[in-house]
Amino acid sequence: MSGKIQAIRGMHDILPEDTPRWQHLEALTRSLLDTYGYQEIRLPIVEKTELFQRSIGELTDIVAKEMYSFEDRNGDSLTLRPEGTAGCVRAGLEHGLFHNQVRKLWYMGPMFRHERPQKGRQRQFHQIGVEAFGLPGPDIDAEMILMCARLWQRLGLANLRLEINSLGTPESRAAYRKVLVDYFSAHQDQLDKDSLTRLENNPLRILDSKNPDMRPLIDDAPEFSGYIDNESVEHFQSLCEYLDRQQLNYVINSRLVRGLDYYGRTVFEWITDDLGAQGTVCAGGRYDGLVEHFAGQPTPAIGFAMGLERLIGLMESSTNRLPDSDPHAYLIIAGDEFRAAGLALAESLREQLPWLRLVTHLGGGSLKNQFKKADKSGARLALVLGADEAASQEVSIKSLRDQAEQERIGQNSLAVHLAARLQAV
RNA sequence: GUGACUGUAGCUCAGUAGGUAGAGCCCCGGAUUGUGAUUCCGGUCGUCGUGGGUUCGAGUCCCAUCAGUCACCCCA
Repeated sequence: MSGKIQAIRGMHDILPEDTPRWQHLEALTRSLLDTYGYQEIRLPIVEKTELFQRSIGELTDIVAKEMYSFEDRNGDSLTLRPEGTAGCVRAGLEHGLFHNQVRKLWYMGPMFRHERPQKGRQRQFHQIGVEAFGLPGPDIDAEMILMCARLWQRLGLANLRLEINSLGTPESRAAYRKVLVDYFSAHQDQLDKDSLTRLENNPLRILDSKNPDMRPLIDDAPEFSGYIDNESVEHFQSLCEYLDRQQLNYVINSRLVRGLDYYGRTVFEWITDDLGAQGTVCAGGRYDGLVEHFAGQPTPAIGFAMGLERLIGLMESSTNRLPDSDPHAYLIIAGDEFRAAGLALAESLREQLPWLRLVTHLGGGSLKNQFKKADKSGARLALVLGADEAASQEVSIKSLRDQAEQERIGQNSLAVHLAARLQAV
């Protein structure tokens, strides 16, 4: 019996105080995706380890050291999903969803990465992922980005910066990678420790180094613009034109690489400076080769994921109000002998007013105590049923939020009265 | 994985040069035996994160461990 049981490190409970904000975020996103023609897909949280190894990339941090992997009873290696795209592609292939057709899908749920927790970074976190399959052109790239912008607007989030870049085709990127490796290898003595390991794993990431001492070396490095293929350039230019036409602000960040191996061509990130070091709130890009990589037909694809904890963090400082979730009314029962009548009255009201948020006081107690609970619940009105009311088939109604006079209403006209009174406010 | 700081009632925190814990909020009761939110009075609440060690004695010092926070790294 020593020690209390605690949640796993980096895995947090989302408490009743916070769930209204989550529900609001989820509901707004759902309805927006619906209006853009996306369909929900629900996916397992556990997949074969191999799925992630083969899609995300063996050398990425996610696969190399952050996966929650374990052995199934039959010896298979399974993994708690660290991201959603791989599972979505797997499911789509398994059920033939991509066969000669366009698919626009979304999913929502927890992801798991064994990282050191810090602000905006947990071991279990939540994403909404959005994927579009079968569309090769830059129009879908633009629409996805514009859809994000619309979501931020509806959520009341400002101060989000859009950064975009093109990674080109795998071939052009490989050519550039080789040039970069040659360049940095020739100056190995000037590389810091992190950059030396990146030279092995992901040389493009060296360009992203935050170490000011590396600045001169990086500034002199060869630019990708000399190696990117023409088609990718055209694709990117069209995307920029579409965004310009909608007057959406963005910055082209030629250093923007994405962490996962499957990205190519368009990549984008929505970034905030209000959340500390983990400022990326939403990010994605094209992954035209991934479906084919899993033995499917060549299928162009693009997708992005939003980090819900990070968005919630921004919503907390937003002035946008959440939908009201306090009870409309609180039923006070004065006298234990009226409990049955109270329950009956409440059920009758629910029958007549399905939208009514009504809390019935359970467990008895003094009238004073029940009024305290009514006030604390946030309810607008207190309904009182006691000996006097029962005798005349009435209910007393007292406003808890203003000075309106308390009144007595016949029980059979109560629903009509409440409907008028609550909807007038 | 590396580093810094932190861990005392449900919550926010105090705790002086080491001498076996305190405040506010919350909750409950009363001042009005059918009326809340204000006011006044009273009350409950802790193995001081956990495990060792030093000491006559540790919330206070040391070590370990767990967790939180922030940064590096990485990423949503």
